[in-house]
Amino acid sequence: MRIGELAKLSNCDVETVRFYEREGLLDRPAREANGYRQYSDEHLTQLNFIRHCRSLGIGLTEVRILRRFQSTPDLACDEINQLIDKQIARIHEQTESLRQLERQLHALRDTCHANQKTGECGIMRTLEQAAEGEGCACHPEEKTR
Amino acid sequence: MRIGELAKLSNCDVETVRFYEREGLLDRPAREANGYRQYSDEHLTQLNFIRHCRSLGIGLTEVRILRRFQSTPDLACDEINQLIDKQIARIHEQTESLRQLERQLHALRDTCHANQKTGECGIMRTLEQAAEGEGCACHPEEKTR
DNA sequence: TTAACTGCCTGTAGCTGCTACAGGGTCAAG
DNA sequence: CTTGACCCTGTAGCAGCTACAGGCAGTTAA
Repeated sequence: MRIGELAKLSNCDVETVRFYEREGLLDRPAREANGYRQYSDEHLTQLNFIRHCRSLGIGLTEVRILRRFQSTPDLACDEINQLIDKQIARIHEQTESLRQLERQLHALRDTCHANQKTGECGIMRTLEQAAEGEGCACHPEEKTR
Repeated sequence: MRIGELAKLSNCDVETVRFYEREGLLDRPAREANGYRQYSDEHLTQLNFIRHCRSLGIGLTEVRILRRFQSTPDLACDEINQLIDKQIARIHEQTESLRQLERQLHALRDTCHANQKTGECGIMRTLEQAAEGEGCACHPEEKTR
């Protein structure tokens, strides 16, 4: 199949497929006489593998590592487990810091509900006070430090 | 004060300060005879404002907008509230998708605990099956579609 | 016949928010 | 006179794509 079909089947962009090839994640396909890329089912499987990993937030570097493991099925899978564990830890950290962000933004939002002039807007004032080092609603824990 | 002191006071990198200036977020400072940047307290406040917004995940484009609002205190603050609301929505979405990711990764992790060969590793097999379109532990909802 | 259209090609630049050089000047202390 | 801590400009790099520009290939419609 050609690149357009492959891309559609694995639900990604044509440019992305070429990008993965350039990055050495996807095997180079054969070429037709006119230079068009000619893909096999094996390529489709590879691409699906990459996209699936990506959908799990696994970075291209890690995907490259996993692809290398695929070709050596006799190695211990210890490293794979570690890789996934690291990924879980990373995502967990991100979730936590986003949760905190959400709380902070809500606190900031609560300082202004009425439609006022910018000069009296609670949000704007809070942000400006914070800039002056006076402490703010959104980062309350820093007050007590 | 010079750039190094300013950067230290607002707890960011010297290069970042210059970057904000290039981006038009921070007012251009006066220069000493030798070309060194000469900052005032006003600059420090501006920089703190930017950093505080950034710590709330507010993008540079939005910070630019907020900075413009600062200079027109008589405008209605409606837009500011909307801007923060949009920010909250964005962060909330991100949190949700990360939470889902975390669940998926845990499901994947649960497919292999023992130290085995890569060829038998549950994680690797799960990923490979998914690539073949057989459904996977990490994206269970897609099975039933 | 020719024009339009779709799909493919290569190569390069852009996005965000910095960060990290290279290659150079300034100034005080030892 | 050299070392070291600053400062300067300008450019390239990071991730993971995305979006052109400029051009060829192959099919179809007027």
